[in-house]
Amino acid sequence: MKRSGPVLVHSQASPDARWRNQILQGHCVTEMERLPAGSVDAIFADPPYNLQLGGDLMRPDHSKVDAVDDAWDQFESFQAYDAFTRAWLLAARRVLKPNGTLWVIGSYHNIFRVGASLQDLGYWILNDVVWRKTNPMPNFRGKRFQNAHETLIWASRDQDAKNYTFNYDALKASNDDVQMRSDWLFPICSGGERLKDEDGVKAHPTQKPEALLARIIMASTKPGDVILDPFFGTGTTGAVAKRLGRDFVGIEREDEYVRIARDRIDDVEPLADDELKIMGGKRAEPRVPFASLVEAGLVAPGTVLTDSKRRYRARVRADGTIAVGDDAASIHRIGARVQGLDACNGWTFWHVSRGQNLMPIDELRTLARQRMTVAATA
Amino acid sequence: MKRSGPVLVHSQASPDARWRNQILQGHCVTEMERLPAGSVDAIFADPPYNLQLGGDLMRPDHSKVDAVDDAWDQFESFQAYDAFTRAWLLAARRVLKPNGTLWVIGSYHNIFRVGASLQDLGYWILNDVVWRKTNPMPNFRGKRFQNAHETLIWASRDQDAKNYTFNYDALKASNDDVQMRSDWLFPICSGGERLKDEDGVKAHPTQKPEALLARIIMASTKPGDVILDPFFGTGTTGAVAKRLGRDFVGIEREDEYVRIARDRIDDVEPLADDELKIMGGKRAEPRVPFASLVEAGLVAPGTVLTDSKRRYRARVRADGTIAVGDDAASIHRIGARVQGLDACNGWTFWHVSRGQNLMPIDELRTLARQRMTVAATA
DNA sequence: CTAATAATTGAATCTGGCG
DNA sequence: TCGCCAGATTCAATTATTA
Repeated sequence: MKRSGPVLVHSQASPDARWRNQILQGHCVTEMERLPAGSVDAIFADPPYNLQLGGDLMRPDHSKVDAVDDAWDQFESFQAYDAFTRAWLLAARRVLKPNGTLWVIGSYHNIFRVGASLQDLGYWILNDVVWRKTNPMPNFRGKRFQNAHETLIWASRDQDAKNYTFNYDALKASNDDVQMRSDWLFPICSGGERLKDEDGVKAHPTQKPEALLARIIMASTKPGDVILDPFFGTGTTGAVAKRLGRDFVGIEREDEYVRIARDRIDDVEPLADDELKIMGGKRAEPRVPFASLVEAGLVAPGTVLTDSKRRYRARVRADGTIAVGDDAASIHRIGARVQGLDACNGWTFWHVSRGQNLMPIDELRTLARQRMTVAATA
Repeated sequence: MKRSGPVLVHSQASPDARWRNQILQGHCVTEMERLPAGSVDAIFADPPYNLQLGGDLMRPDHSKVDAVDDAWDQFESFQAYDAFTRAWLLAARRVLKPNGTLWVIGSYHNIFRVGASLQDLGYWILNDVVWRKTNPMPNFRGKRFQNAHETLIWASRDQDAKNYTFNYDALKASNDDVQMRSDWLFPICSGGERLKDEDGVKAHPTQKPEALLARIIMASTKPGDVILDPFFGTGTTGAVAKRLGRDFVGIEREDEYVRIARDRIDDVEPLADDELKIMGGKRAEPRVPFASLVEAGLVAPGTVLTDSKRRYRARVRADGTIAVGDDAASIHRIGARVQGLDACNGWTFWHVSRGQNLMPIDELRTLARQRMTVAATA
């Protein structure tokens, strides 16, 4: 069944129901100020950058900024643009959860101003990312380099926010097992993906490719998270968020864009939960103390541990510590001590003999984890 | 004949002789203020990045990363950094000819502030350019994207400066007859090019590759032009300028850097006029992450992959990993795991069905690469 | 001597949970 | 909020060492 409004994925009883998976029609600052503080997990913003677009770019006295024709006017425009930028970045920061992150995309016309403003407001830049376009528009006059990229800034709300979402292991696994770089290659939005009206005229001048949003959302959010887009346009963020099992909030002023985005998002079919799981790394695994391997009988007290080259030896004790001579401590401490280092991951450093070979105790931990899972599900 | 001071290429009688092809030792602003107004054709500036590093960073092998912790990179605050930036940008603008252009390089730590400041001062941005590094330092803690690029801003002195030098046709000819893009690929400066002292310690922490300077100089200056570098360091700009038949002015505070730069530039042999044609060329095929096939919709999440004999099956997930049961990892890891091997090339091992037949996912990658061939040029 | 293997290194704003 | 400590974490290229 087709509905005229956006689909509410969550229960009406939820206090979020009023704004989750909705498009709020209005000015981005006004609408963000209505949202609860600390309520969204991530923000993606594609703010206007053309200084002549008017609308948002008003002088303090509400007069419209005219076409740029001299240096002083230019300065005025930058001032106006900065005021606008600070206003929405400030409102966005209030809405963001303490460990939420913000993405902004822009070109050289505006991105330096946006970047400086967000630093001034206390955001902490995590990365700048360049979207390299496979098929950028040529420079027709041959007076400059072909403008073949746009810049994204990824920032946390505060400098000391350390627990932001970053699906490092999934990104690495999807990238031939090397970590994902800060330069991404995607085609611009065209073909069937590009929304057009009945006359074939593009519905929005700066529609972003869904692939770009998909990488952003997969990288920095978890299923069920809510993503706010204060410059929603024709709703790419909402469409991709819905498809990827995330919630969204869109803010958009123009009737026409709101209508198009609504229809577009209604047509999106979310992926099954099974396909949305994010590969976690070791950090996501439950913590297993070495002592529990001893308790479970996977390692007997008295067992001799060695490093991979059998240079160092340590004995396992019943309390889950290991000892070299009378010097007993954790697998990590002793591993560090014998090597003369500050730190050591004892799980990968120490091995047990299995016949002729050595096996890292980390594999015993994997075994213990499997048993725990079986026990929990039984 | 070897000389102790920099070589004067132009006649002593020239009024420029006092400062052309010289290294001026002193503060960048002070020294620029001594130069005649409107006297240089181009400026390349590699200012301090204002890195704000916490404690030590260790590699996984417990070795310490040699951080850029030099005094010259330390600033009290963003305000202090902005004041410094405005001061040198202003002095630089006075020295620049009306049709001269400015290049600045930076990272996300400083480039947004530099870009906003130069816009405020009346410079007009022509392009931002990204230097993609073939071999950047990894992100050791897996907390962010690998920082694989730096940003350059190319700007004219004024908005209405239309007659700046841009060797469009030469760049195009050197780039397989397609126009030069704003994303450039170069290795970092290492190996024999990297200047080191007697003990093999790098002479300067942030020496830039000559190839980068060569492209900048070939793109935006003419033979005989003079290029000013207010943060001369060990003189890469001077060395490349001399080699390419341009003049230079370097400003540098530290004795040691001045001495090294002088010796370095003395050893440079300028190219003959007819050798001043272009260098360039293509680089290796771009790495295509499996994730981008998923993001681009070439493989839908939920798709079943099999090996060529349909013995093994795995499901594609939205994060770009594939899963057998709940065991998810990269196409390579899962391929290895199901076969009980240490390693496996997932691109050739896994297939998708196309009607009755199977097609290796490597063919999908080829398809994706074809879309991306335009971007493969360095 | 060559070839294989190991060690080194580069502009880095690089941990997290528990008590 | 702070201290403690478990324990997770690297890519490409060059240079040094070993076989």
